[in-house]
Amino acid sequence: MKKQVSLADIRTFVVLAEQGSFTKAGEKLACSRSHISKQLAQLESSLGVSLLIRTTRTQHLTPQGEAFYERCKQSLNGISHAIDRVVESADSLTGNIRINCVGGYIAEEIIASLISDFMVQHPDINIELDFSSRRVDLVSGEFDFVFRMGELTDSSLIARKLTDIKINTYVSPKYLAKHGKPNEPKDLLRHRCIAGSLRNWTFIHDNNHKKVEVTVAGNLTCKSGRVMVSSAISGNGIIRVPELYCQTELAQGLLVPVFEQWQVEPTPFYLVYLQDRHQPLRLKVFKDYVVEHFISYLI
Amino acid sequence: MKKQVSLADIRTFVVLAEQGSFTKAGEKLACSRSHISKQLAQLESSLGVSLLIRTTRTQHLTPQGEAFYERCKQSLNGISHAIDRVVESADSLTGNIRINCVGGYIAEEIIASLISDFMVQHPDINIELDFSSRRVDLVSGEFDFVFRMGELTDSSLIARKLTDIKINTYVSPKYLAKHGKPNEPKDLLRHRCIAGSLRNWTFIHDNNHKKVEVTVAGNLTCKSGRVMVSSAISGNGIIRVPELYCQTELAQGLLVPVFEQWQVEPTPFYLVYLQDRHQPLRLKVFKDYVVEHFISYLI
DNA sequence: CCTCTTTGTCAACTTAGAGTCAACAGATGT
DNA sequence: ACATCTGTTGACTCTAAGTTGACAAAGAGG
Repeated sequence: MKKQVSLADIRTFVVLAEQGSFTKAGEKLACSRSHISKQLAQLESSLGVSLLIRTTRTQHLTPQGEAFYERCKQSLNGISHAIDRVVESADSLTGNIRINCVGGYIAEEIIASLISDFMVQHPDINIELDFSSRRVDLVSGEFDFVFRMGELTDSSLIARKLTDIKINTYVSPKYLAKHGKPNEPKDLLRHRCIAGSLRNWTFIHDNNHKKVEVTVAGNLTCKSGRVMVSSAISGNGIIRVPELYCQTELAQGLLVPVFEQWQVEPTPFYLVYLQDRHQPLRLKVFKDYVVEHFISYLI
Repeated sequence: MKKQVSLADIRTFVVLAEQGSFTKAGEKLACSRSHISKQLAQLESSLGVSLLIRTTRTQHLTPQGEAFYERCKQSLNGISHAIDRVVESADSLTGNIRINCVGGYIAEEIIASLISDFMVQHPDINIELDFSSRRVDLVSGEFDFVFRMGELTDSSLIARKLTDIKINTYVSPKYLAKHGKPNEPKDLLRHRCIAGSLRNWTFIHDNNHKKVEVTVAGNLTCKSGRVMVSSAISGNGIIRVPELYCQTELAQGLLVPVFEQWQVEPTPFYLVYLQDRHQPLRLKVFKDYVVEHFISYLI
């Protein structure tokens, strides 16, 4: 009996006070006169206060009703504005998009120019681009999108594959002239290999699809694709990097593939984002843009 | 799908955002987790916006959710305050009471002192006392109470009888000496009578309760009881007024009753107020005070 | 690594109460 | 006096608020 006031009743009261008639209020709220009447009766009962003195032809607010109306109207307007703002923010192409990209070559080259072009098309969207490679938590809300290589298992995330990154084993002609050419993966054990984060290199034979894993040795370990490539060109050893990392060097003949029959399993490249039933439009637009145009940036 | 946002859902969202857990919010709102979940899902769906990113163990507001929360919280607080104020105003002995009194003697003497004493007991209640005798509309909200003589029929009003006003026919000994004494009502036709608003005087015989109506004549018509009394004392004619109007004059022998066997039907004196299911406490207190103490002011 | 607990979600169900309809009574205009 | 408008009431319907219980995911804490 005390404080269980229905907000719907209050809304009805406010409309009623403005319309000055149960019938009109009913039209406004798309419901019957009787229901208006009941809601008001219920509201007054739960407040223990008469808000509206009414006869069949005339009605006016009590002093308390007037005060109550003013306050409630303000508050309901506030809520209405809040709703408008929120809907607007969801439908408009403004606001921030925060993106993280597992660093390196591809990111800086491709993603950066992809995003630049996106920003030209959507000048009101602000992009925060982060290349730090630390573990990033999408769920924490720090980022809206993350570009990632390799698998990612998390039920609340969506990983949209953008492409398979073709990885291969390369070496400089200079190195070959000096150390000879390996014919199969296990030969690598007798060669100097420049490794990124992984030293377990897996190869698949073209014909029988047999997998071979080799733990390579070498005196250089480096996570930068740039450094690896230039080091390989200098003849320091054999690298296994995405083809993208050294397309120009391959064209110039500074590097050549080591094997013909053995391939490296391609690594998928993902755009990862939160599974969100009500994705703001700007995020959806960005996602669609990336999915559609990503390929065309791969030279 | 557009704007049909349930206010209850918003309230739930606000509580949920504050509690940081569906379970706690459920306790706070005295309902089940599932329901909280449904309400939030429904709210997000009708807004088309995700407000809260949630896993089973962690949750946090989206940027839009945060903005929405802030605004809504404010507004809901506003409504909550409005409710508090209104309930408080109904339960507290403060505020105004606006009273109209059909003017004249009784009002000025009795009602005024009655109200004075009431105000002493309730110093925080402010009283607006109005003696204008114009037709007053309680329903218009201009007054909370009206003191009235005589019947009043209006279904939306309550007329609480305070007393029967004893009315009688008086004359000065001086007049009697000059014109003789009437023995029954119809004798009045041959006398000079001082009338208020009514010239149709009705009398009832003590024994057989027979009613007799006489349309009296006279060269003075006056609505002021004071004037009528003093005029009668001067020997100008016969008056028919409430006994209250001339108690002291009767005691001093300046006026005497005309008839012994014929009475004037007493007029009820009412406190009239709006039929209000949720009467503010100050009005109820006033009503009770008047009903209880009125008699004691009748000398 | 495993279990135990707790979390939010979902589907199926129950039921309170939102809302309607029709009959009514008071007020107003004609 | 009549017709027509008003808000109210009580009986009715049926939506949607809210529950229950099973479930999967995610920590917590060994």
